[in-house]
Amino acid sequence: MTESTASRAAPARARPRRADKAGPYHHGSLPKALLQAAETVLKRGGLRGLTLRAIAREAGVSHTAPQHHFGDTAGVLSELAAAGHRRLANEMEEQARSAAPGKPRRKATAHGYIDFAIGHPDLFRLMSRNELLDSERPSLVEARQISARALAGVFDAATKPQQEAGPFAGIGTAQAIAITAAWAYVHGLATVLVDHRLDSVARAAPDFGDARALVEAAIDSMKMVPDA
Amino acid sequence: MTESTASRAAPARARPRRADKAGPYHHGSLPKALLQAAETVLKRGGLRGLTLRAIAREAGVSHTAPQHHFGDTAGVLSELAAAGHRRLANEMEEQARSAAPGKPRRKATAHGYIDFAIGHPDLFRLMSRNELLDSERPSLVEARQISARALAGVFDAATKPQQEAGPFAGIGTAQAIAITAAWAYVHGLATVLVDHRLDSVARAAPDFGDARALVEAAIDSMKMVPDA
DNA sequence: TGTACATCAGTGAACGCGCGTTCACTGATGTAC
DNA sequence: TGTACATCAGTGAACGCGCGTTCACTGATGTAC
Repeated sequence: MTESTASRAAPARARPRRADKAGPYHHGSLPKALLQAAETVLKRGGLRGLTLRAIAREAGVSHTAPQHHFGDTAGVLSELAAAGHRRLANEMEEQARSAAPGKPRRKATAHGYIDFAIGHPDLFRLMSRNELLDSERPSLVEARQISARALAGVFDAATKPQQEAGPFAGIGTAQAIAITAAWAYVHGLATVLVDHRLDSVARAAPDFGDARALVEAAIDSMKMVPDA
Repeated sequence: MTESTASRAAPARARPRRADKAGPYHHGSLPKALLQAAETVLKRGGLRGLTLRAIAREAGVSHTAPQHHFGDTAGVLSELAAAGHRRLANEMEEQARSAAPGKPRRKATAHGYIDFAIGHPDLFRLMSRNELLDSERPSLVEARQISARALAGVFDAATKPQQEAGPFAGIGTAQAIAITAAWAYVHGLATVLVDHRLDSVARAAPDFGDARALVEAAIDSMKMVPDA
């Protein structure tokens, strides 16, 4: 019943506000840290556990801190999704750039898309969950254009990486169909793979160890006009 | 402070338990009614609002009633998803059957898939949300096989509608790739369409009113070997 | 035809939980003079 | 170089909400005799 309990110990510490985290009051780069924390939470527990409070907890910060920087939950998730799109674009461009000579850039790009989805399945899913995102948020709009261009650009020369008036301004009918087909095909492969819808096919087919091998074979067997 | 308040009125009613619903105590076909209610809730509020309590509320029943029949939330949603798969299969087969003579059955089947997704976008999404479903539930396993066969069967003759030892037993390498490609393509088209990822392409292309027209053109321009 | 009893179907009150939001606050930083 | 003050960054208590689960219950139905 006395007041001098153990919880009052260690009085000489400089900033005893957070017992375990001796960080400064002003974090300095909390937004970045929060996005990292969000991704950690996402990887650990999937989309179900990705809440404002869980993110703040992971970052070691009060759960109102994220609001300060991102407005609301959709704000945090939208920034995370935007980062995902930028990384997806990087992955595609990286693989296209470093592909073995003679390998079509289009197939390398498709492999980049698949590899991203496999490497970050829940982030990949988040990027499609419109009801969790603020689709108007400028950074997300922009990041989506970046990944769309990275994919479509390699399938259609008219889609320039640095196009000004929207990502697809001025395309023709045949180009629109080609982009649609390529986008749907690659995104569809990634989606059915990540969602385990191909497992039964892979199990039944003799020459494929897993669904990923099946998807990669499907990409490599794509019939397409040569790269521009 | 007296006991004879207004809440004690209407004493002569036969079954005054539920004031507004004069249904019998034993519903008779509550499971079916609950699935209908679930779909109504899904259509009205999307996946976010699809909870046990909301479903029971819609059915005019206490929120423990669904548990009695389905075990838990995942049980209800899994049955709903299973019904979705059966209806998807029906839609594909119906369109393939009633297609104009000369129209490839494969394209008609693909159109059926797309039409289902457009007609029931949230149900279509639910069917892919593994974290909400009990993927072991026999009725869901079976319904998924039915829709998989309806799609794959038309793209590969080796996948028989009534195959016994699993939906894809005995297929070869080329067949596995063909099924994977077809599945990913059709599912990808439906997904990017329903998720509004094609809107910017459709807007930029001169000859397409909306993304749906773009998707249909992408199906009709599929290059494929003739139907078996 | 009637009665007793077991089983099935659904109720409703209570619970604890984690969530996002609000709000008054305090500590840290930067700038004006 | 020092002081005052505004602004920015983060805290933590409190709130109400809807959720799924549990549990003892009651009404309806079916079956045995």
